[in-house]
Amino acid sequence: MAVEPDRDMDAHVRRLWRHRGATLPTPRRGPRQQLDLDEILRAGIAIADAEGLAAVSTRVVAARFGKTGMALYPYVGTKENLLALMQDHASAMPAWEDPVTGLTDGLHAWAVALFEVYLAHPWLTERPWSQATQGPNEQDWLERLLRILHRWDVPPGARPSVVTMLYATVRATAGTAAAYQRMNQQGIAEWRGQAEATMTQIPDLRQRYPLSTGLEPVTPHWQDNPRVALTNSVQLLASALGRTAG
Amino acid sequence: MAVEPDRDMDAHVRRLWRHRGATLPTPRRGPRQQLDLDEILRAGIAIADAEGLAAVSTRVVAARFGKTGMALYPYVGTKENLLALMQDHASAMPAWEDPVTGLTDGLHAWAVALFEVYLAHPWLTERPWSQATQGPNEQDWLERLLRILHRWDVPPGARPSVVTMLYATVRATAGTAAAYQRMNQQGIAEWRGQAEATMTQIPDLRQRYPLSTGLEPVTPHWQDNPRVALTNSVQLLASALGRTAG
DNA sequence: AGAAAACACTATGCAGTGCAAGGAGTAAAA
DNA sequence: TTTTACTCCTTGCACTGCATAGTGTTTTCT
Repeated sequence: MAVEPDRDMDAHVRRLWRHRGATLPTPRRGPRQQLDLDEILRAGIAIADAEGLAAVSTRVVAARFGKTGMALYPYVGTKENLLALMQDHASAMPAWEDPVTGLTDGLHAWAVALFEVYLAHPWLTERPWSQATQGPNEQDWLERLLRILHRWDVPPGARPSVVTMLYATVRATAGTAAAYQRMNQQGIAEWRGQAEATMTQIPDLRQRYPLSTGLEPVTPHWQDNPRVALTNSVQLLASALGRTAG
Repeated sequence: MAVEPDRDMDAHVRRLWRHRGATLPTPRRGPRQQLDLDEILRAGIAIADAEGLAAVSTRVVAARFGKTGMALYPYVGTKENLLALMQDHASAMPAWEDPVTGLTDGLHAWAVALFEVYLAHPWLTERPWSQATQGPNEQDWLERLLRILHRWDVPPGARPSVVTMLYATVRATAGTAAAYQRMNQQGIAEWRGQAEATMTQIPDLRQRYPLSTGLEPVTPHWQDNPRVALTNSVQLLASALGRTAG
């Protein structure tokens, strides 16, 4: 009945915040550690970037250091923790100047910056996101967004909605952008879309779904579609806030 | 160099649209099939609902029919196809009356209906979503949404953005709602949040992140948070459209 | 100084995965 | 009647996360 303070969770949180004042759960006895958490995460991220999240296994990551899979456990705890640490590590927020021209530009700069991070690490879209389980880097993004909303006097009641919608939209558009670049690098020629296959299997698809099959892409260059969709969405959202805030 | 018509893809599409005019790739020779695709999908969905998507394996699903894992392959092709079929099967659109009171109510009814489906099958949030790989049930949702936008004269240029944001927001809020009900049924008492652990590890978190740690929940009953967040988001979005459309 | 505890890393092994390959039996087509 | 295509089974492979036990190393306690 002792109040056990969930040491695994504490260790995980301390690893997440290791560069922000938390002390790493470093061993006090036993042999020196031969690996480094940051290098482990860099290796894992490199693998995920190149071959997808599914290619990240304890054994593969450890092999980059000539070690066995079990050697990672003192550093990361569990596989799930490893992925969470990779997620936050890859989410480091770049520096940019906050536009002074208005709310729309401010939100747009934020959204595009986050979009770029997701494009650089497409597997981030496969990871869950919530405000309750964040590391410092992810927290930076949220704080920055709220600062923009505060700066432009978005009423507090509207902020949670904006946060939810913006994050969700960035993640969604980045996800389809990542899918695009995936099929780009595997050769468009041999790629036959499921959409096309559906058109031939269901010849009257256009009649049955006139509106959804008639949707026109937002830009002629379909590669840019997700980015443009994000820009338009931000504008729409900002216009709603302009109305509320005005 | 023959133009091979990608038979696996065709078979998959025909299975997806099997109840909408497509002919199932049914065998013409050999022993009678002892299983039924719809029953397989129902079994898989039941497992995913009860134990999560990770618990769905070919062997476990097949065991429900006293068969081995390999027995599923004539019916679904691959594991990934099985999951895609489950996804569409679980996305069947319920019937509801389209509100005649305005765009906001129309969008809200749509969003809540989709939200409920996601709550009934929380693993849907773990599945990728894109307009390019949809089955009939998912297509129904999109068409319905576009009909609402058409009905209330939302300008065509704004529609793709609304579609993206609404889907993304529903999926995001449903995802956190699913997380809530997960920790509800595993007992709140023993559940110690990572957020709490962070607060104790980083005592000055509130000073460092005044805005994000000061975010107030949108409703006193935190259980209802996602639903209310969704409602607010829809309202915000509709207000933007009201301005554009007006 | 010496004993004991706590640690890093390895080796082994378990239970599980998707699925390729091959075989036995069955039904329809040639 | 023979051939072909099919269903379902068995076997087996390569892979996963990780529990367990063992070896050697470093620090702490006596």
